[in-house]
Amino acid sequence: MTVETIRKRADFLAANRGIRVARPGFVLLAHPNSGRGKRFGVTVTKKIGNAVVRNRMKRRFRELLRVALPGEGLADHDHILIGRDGGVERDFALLRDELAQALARATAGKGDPPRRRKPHGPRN
RNA sequence: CCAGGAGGCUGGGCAGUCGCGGCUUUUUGCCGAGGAAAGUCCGGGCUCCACGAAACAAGGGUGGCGGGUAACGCCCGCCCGGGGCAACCCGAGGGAAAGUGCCACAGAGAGCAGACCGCCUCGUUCGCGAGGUAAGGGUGAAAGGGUGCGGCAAGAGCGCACCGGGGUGCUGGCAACAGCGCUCGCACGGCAAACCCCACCCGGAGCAAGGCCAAAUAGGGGCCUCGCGCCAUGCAAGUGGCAGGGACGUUUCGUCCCGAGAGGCCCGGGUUGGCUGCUCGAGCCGGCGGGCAAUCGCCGGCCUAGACGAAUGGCUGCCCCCGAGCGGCCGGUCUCCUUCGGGAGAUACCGCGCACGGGACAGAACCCGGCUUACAGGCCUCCUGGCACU
Repeated sequence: MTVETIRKRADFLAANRGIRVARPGFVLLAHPNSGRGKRFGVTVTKKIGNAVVRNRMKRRFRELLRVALPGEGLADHDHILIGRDGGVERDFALLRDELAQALARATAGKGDPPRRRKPHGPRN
C-alpha cells in the first residue's frame, strides 16, 4: 500500500487538534482523517535554518515515515512531523527508535498536552 | 629552488540495497540540482496593459576611444593619469573659458590676491615710522608655475636656458591621443560622488504574466409552458376582511404560519480544482576557418531536471584527501656498542601500520547574457625578479 502525502493547508491545521507527542528531534501529530488511510506530512519552519537544512530535514523525515508508517502507523490518521532544533544532526537510527516510541504512545492514545497559547509572557 | 604576478579547471569516486519525481511499450528501461541553483543589482527573450509615428518635457541611468553583442552599467583591445625594480595592478576617466555655489580650522592674505616675520631704501627723538619687495620663514589640503644663472638697493618671468602650461601649424593614428615645429612670460587654483551644462540610452507591469476546461451547491440573464381567488383602501409597495392550505390541540372553536410561483431548455460569469505556459534554447559537444582578443562564420553530432506542502534521499562496503592520536615497526635517520657479520636504544622529521574524527559554500521554481557575494581542499598553464647548476 502507498502512503499518501498531505498537501492541503487545512489538513495541516486540523492536525493541530490531534494527539501530540514530542521527542528531541521532532514533534509527532496524529489526527483521525475519517477513512482516508494513513497519510503523512512534514513541517519545517524557517526557524530551523536555511533552505539546505530545511530540505535535508524534510528528506530524512520522509524516509523515517516511509519505513515506519506501514507497520506502526495509526490506521486512518494523518501523521505530521514538525522539525525541531537538532533534528538534522541527530543520528538516523536514534530518530527511528524515537519515532517508534512516539507512534506507540499515540496508538495508546497518550499524548502530551496540546500547546497552550500564552498571550503574553515567555514561552517555555 | 625561493619570492611575486596573471589566468583557467575541479568541487570527492565506485558498487550494492531500500525509496522519491518525471518520461515510457506502465512487466521493463532511461533520465534526475549549481558554479555559484544565492543576492535579485543591471541587460534581454516571452506575455499582458497603454500608445498614430516622431519630437519635446519630466524622471532615471550611462560617461576616455575603438570593437564585440539580442542588449547591457558586461566583455576585449588601445589611450591617458597614478603605483611597482618587473610581471602587473588601480582610476565614475565628458565640461570649471555658460552661470550659481563651496573651499572649514589655521593664516597677514583663499581668488578682480596678500606685507605677520624677514630683506632693502629713506627718515629717525634709536622706541620706531614711511615706502619697496612674493627670494627666505611661518600657516594650510591648497599661497597665483618649477629649477638654475643673470639682474637688482633688495627683489620679482624683470631677462635668459631647460622642464611644465596656453595658443597655433604639420606629421602619424579610424579615434582617444602622441611626436615635432612656431609662438605667448604665463593670462586659466581646486571641487561637477554640489547645483548645473553637454552627448547618448530608457513606456509600464510581471509566469501569482497570460491562455483553456470546469463538478456539487448557491446565485445571474434570456426564451417557452402552466399558474398567479374575491372585496375594500392606496400612485405603488403594502394593509385589512372573506374564501383556501398547513401546524398545535379530540371536535365546534381558538392561536400561529403560508398565500405566487412551478417546470423545461439555453446562455454568460466563476470559487476550490485540473490542464497549459514549461523547457529545443542568443542550447551543449567536437572539428575547421577569420580575428591580437572579446567573439563570429561553416560543417558534423547530441537532447541534458521540469517539481508545485515542491522530486536528487536513507543505510552499507571499498577507495581518495586532511587532522591529531597510538604502535618502534623486517624501512629511512640519529646515538651507543662491536669479534666488523651485526647488536642495543631513540623517534623531532620522512615513510609504514592501526583504529578515530572530518571533507567547503550551498538546493533548480518561466528561460537566457552579465555583475556581485560565499567557498574546505585539489590540479594545470603562462609571466616577472633573485639564487644555484650545466
